[in-house]
Amino acid sequence: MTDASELPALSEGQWEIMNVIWDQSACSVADVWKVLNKRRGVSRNTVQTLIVRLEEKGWLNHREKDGGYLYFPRVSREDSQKSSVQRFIKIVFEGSSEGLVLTLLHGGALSKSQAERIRKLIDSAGRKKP
Amino acid sequence: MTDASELPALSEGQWEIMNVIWDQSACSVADVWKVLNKRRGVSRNTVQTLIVRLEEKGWLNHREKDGGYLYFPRVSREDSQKSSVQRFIKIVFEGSSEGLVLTLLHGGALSKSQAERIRKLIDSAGRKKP
DNA sequence: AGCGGTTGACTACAGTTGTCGGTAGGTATA
DNA sequence: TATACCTACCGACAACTGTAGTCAACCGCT
Repeated sequence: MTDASELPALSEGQWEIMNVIWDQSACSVADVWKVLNKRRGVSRNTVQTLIVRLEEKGWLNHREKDGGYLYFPRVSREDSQKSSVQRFIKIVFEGSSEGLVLTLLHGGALSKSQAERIRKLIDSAGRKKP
Repeated sequence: MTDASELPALSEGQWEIMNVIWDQSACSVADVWKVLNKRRGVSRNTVQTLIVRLEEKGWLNHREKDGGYLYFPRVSREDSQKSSVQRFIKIVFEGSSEGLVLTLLHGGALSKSQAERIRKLIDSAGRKKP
């Protein structure tokens, strides 16, 4: 596993692909295409291109399987999410993680039940190290 | 003020511009350029182009002042941050705001003191509505 | 009247992204 | 054997992004 912070940031479409592959550990182009196509109707070749470009940039690797290729991640999802969050905070909140949390809680971007679950989540995390 | 969710998402460079303008309420191109240039050395024309494009897309307006232009936001910073967070959660965490919070707390993306402040922040927010 | 600095308008350009069509090779099936 | 299908590969294209150069107009000085 490489370090996500050394790779160029993922775009929206790239996250969509990567998420499918992370969900299934390893995928053929057709595997990814089946999911994406059901979701929003896209050509197989579009998926193919995106996947190849992701491999060029170091996010994916492939191995052969039954004549075809199986693509798998070179970076863990958690690591990618982590560095993505860091970057996001730097850009949108000028480095203030508190700003993000405040927006999350006060901004109304969440439903009441979501906000409640998050509070509990953080509450229990906080209690673990008193 | 327009609704940020109706506008195309801001890129990194666009956030940089908008943040400067939000900080000062209204700016000439030169005003923004002074800040950006000190930060990382960029041409005045680059800033000019970015600002004009932001106006074309509906993020900015301008009025005349002393023969020159003053640009000002058409969308509030808070609103923009809010819809940016929503979008981010959808893309990176497939809609799970809990996922974001967990990454924030466990991921080590924050220093210990930052994490502590955030816990307190949320803790007090939670206590307000018992 | 002329000169340097500022300003806005226009143009350019390379890189990325999302989108896809066409082609050539292999496999399986009729 | 011929047909149909799946795969990987190549090329293309429009839109967007970040970067910047040129130009003409205008300002205040000298």
